[in-house]
Amino acid sequence: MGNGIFGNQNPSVKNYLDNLNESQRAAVTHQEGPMIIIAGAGSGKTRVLTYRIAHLMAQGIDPFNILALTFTNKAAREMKNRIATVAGPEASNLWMGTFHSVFARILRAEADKLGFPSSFTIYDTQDAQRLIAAIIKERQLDKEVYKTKQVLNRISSFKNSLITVRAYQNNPELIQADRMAKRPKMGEIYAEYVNRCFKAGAMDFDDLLLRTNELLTRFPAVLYKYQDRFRYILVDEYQDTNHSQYLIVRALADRFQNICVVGDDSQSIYGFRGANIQNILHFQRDYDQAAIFKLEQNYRSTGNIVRAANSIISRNETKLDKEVWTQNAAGGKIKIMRTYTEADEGRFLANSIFDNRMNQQIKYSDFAVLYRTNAQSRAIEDALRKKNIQYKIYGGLSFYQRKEIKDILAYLRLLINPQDEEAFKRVINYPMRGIGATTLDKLFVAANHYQKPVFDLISSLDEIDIKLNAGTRTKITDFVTMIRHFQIVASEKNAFEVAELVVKKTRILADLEKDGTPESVSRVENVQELLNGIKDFIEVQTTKDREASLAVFLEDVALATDFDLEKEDSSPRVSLMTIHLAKGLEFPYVYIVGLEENLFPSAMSMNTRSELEEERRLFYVALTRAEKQAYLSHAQTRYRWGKLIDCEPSRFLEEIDEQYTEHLSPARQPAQGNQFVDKSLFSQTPPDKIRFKKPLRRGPEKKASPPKKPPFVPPRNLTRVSQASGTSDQLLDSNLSVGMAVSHRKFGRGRVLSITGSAANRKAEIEFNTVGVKKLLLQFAKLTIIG
DNA sequence: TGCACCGATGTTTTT
DNA sequence: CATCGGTGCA
Repeated sequence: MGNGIFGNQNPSVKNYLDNLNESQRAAVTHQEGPMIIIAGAGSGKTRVLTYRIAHLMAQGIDPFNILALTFTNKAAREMKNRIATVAGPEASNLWMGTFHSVFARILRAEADKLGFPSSFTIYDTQDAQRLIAAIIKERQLDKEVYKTKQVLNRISSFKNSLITVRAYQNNPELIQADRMAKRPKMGEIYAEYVNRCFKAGAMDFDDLLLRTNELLTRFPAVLYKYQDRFRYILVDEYQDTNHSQYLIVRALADRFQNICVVGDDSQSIYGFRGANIQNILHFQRDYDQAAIFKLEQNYRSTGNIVRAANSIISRNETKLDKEVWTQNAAGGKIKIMRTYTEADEGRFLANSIFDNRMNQQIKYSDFAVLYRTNAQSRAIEDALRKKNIQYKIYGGLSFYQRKEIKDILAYLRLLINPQDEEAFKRVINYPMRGIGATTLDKLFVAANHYQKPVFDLISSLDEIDIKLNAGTRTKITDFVTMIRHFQIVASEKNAFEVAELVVKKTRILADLEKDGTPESVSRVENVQELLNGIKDFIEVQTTKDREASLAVFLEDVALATDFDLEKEDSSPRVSLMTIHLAKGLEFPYVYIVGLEENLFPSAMSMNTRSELEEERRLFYVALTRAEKQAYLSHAQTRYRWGKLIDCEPSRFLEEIDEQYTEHLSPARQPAQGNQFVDKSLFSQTPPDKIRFKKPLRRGPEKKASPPKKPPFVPPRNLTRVSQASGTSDQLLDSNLSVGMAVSHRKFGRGRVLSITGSAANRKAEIEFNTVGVKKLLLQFAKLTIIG
């Protein structure tokens, strides 16, 4: 996305067509009928898409009749901005957004037809999980067998394949499959889950698509309306659409057939979430007479990167015929680095970024570190922090998923949609007001009995036959009164004022402030930030409708992950993110870390060929983010779930044609100022002669080879034992000896009784003054020597 | 009813 | 190691 250092074609309003190469221009100017654009990595896909929309408008197509669907809010926002620069302010009339946000909006408008309130809540994954967990518990099913996450995943895949509860019940194969998996109650749970969501006036992410399909199928007039409205439909990242999305697009495009899809089968990386790569592979079968355009020239990356990436992806069987090429200079070879531990990996990367920035006179924002799993970011953060390198993490748990934020949002949700059961459960006793589990149980039993939403029930508590003592009754009615009050205010004031009132009245802030831990201080700040965020939102919001504004805000929040309050003016930062999140982005310098078997490719994705191919595509995506230089690194040992494990280099490393790669010898990374011993010197493989053992057997099973002994690490002769370096924890264990007095963060002071084991297993028995004798793994124990 | 502590459990990737 | 849910005590 964007103009990379190689994309110095400058868009101008007038002769925008001159900024395109031949195939790009052909794709932009082709007007009527179905078409598919196969866009290789870095081939100017976004440019074509934006110009195409601008071109349609230039041909006199009303932007009102154009629908453009993207996968992320960020992509939508960026594209909208770029269209505006080419086509002018008129562009604001076109519908552009993610599948989820566009159809959420349509569903709101048509909600009554499906029996939902137009103010329906959107359940996020956490809400959905809690509901599933509750259902499993109510039915007293074994939670070892019915794991909430697995159950939710299964339900999600049903929905994405348009298998409704009824379809499930009529499908003996599915029922049989669940029986075989020892989960015969799956159908029941599914039914109950859908039912409860309906009663709560809530839709989960998958429902936004599934219910849209329902809407378009059951109500031909509605379908007709939107077909007529969206005469030109464009879909970005088509390779990542699932069946549900596929059907929506098909239905909407059916009348005018002006459907333009853009994608790259080599970048299909969302199979785990139901994306169906067949959608793109079979487009021409689905729409006969579909025109096909291929964008194969890469403007983004160096020759080495492009060709290396090709050499990887060529190993996949499932792919469309295309060949990405570039005119760009070959550039540097891809650098491969092996380190001993993940901490070394982080250090390597921090040093390398630091040096590159100095030598190349570039900004930290020109660098990105990409990893397979979010958990990997920790070691990297540590290393960057120690080097004082500014970074920004994308993804992970978003701001809006923090507990304190979700709690406040739950109040807002509840007052907009009192049926929202998950919101209710969140806030009924937070901050604590003495309505505990026992009372809640009674309420839910009664609600079930009277077939009413709980909030309705407690709104008219006197009419209900229920055993509660007087004190509890008052507490409940007080709660109802408070929510009612919020609702009245919400109809008169804007979202910010309401939120402010909620925070004040519920005394959430006071509750957080009172325990004064550093943790709660940051929570208070978060709440403050939320209020600021709502204020910003109000100012941008064009809608005059007050009530709508709060609902729209909640919707944005539910569907936004990259909503993150980007600080424009802050200093340039290194970007840290998962590869999935990096799709569509580009950076001059890219570091891909953790290239190890069972991590990347993930151990969960090595069972079938197609899973492995998806991992390979993921690697392809990662590599093609780089414009100028790519680094690949892998560690020989890594902590996973708290244990140190040996890691083998990823098979992907040997899949790259070696003429494009170069191995950095760890020995060349001098240990700076004797800060740490270069442990790789003592590993089994000589550093200058790196060989990759091909795993003999593939699969997630445990390694057959006996665990390698930790390599011998000679006693380090450390003349200076300053804590100045970032490696004091490493120094510690070799310095620790029997009889020393130490101090522990939690246990206080104590004396070392004995030390056993070596390397990762090194343990100390310590007698603490307060808590007695403890055995601690030195890896984790944060001990300070005090004498 | 509330709180503190314990143990189990978990890591793919996201709208 | 972090988070969560459960349990047992005040």
